[in-house]
Amino acid sequence: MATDHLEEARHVLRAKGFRATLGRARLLAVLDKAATPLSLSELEQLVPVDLATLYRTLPELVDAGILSRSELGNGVTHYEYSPHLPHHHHVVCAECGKVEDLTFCPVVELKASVTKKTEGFAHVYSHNLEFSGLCISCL
Amino acid sequence: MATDHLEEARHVLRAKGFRATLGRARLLAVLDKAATPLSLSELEQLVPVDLATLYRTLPELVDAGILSRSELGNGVTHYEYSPHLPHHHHVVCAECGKVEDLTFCPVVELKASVTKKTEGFAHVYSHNLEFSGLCISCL
DNA sequence: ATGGTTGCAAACAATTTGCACCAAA
DNA sequence: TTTGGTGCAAATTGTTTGCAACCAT
Repeated sequence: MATDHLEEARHVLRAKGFRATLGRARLLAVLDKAATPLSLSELEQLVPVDLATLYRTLPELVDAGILSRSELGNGVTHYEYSPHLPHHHHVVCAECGKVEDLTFCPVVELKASVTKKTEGFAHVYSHNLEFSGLCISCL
Repeated sequence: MATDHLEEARHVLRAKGFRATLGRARLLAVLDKAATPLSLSELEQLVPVDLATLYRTLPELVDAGILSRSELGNGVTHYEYSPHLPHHHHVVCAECGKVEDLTFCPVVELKASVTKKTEGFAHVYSHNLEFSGLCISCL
């Protein structure tokens, strides 16, 4: 139930040195339950905290590794709850913006070879891959 | 020389039904000569046109296929001159934001199989891949 | 001549910041 | 009690729009 999610969120926060605020716990609980990455404005609807708080809090949680950030479709920043998420990517519907997780990554073993093939880079340590297309309901 | 670039840009514009304005020609010439994708604020420095004109013009040129748009690093929109650019991707330096083109694409043949592996998508017709790392000078 | 484009300024939206107050530790 | 975090409002910054003048056709 909701209380459990909140308790778990509080532990995560404290473990990273944050104060376990009700607002933050709710924020994490919402992202934890969400099936897909949520944008700032979606979070504003779902979580009863001030907008300014979101603008201040989200980057901190990303830096702490509790959340991960991705730019989807239109270049809108979305957030996901990281703790038990493996490396993955997304497909975005060009029509309605629907997002689906991909459970596999076709690029992961290529990072090293990318470094070799670039001129001016010493290390390439991460990548971001996003597909776009048409979802079934927009077809 | 500069004049040639401008003339070429004018032809491209007219071919797409635009008026061959000096400002637009300069914009295209700058992007044509640029080795990497440029952001709106970089373009503002390099091209002597009003900011509002950039905000109005860039999306039109993208829609017309003369430019292509990509969200790099931090989620900042960058523009490239498309006409003689093949499908490609970028590496971005996490420190200074330097961008380098990758001349190969490890994903291109995977689009079809991605469609098969998704639940709710009918077609997957494009993808966006970006690597990040540290460039030599930031090392 | 005539209509697409531009620059300028005002309008609007998005993001950041200052500060007094509240609540977690 | 101490201090990080919050809400609210003001300040800043980013983007869009209206309109008269301008220039490519």
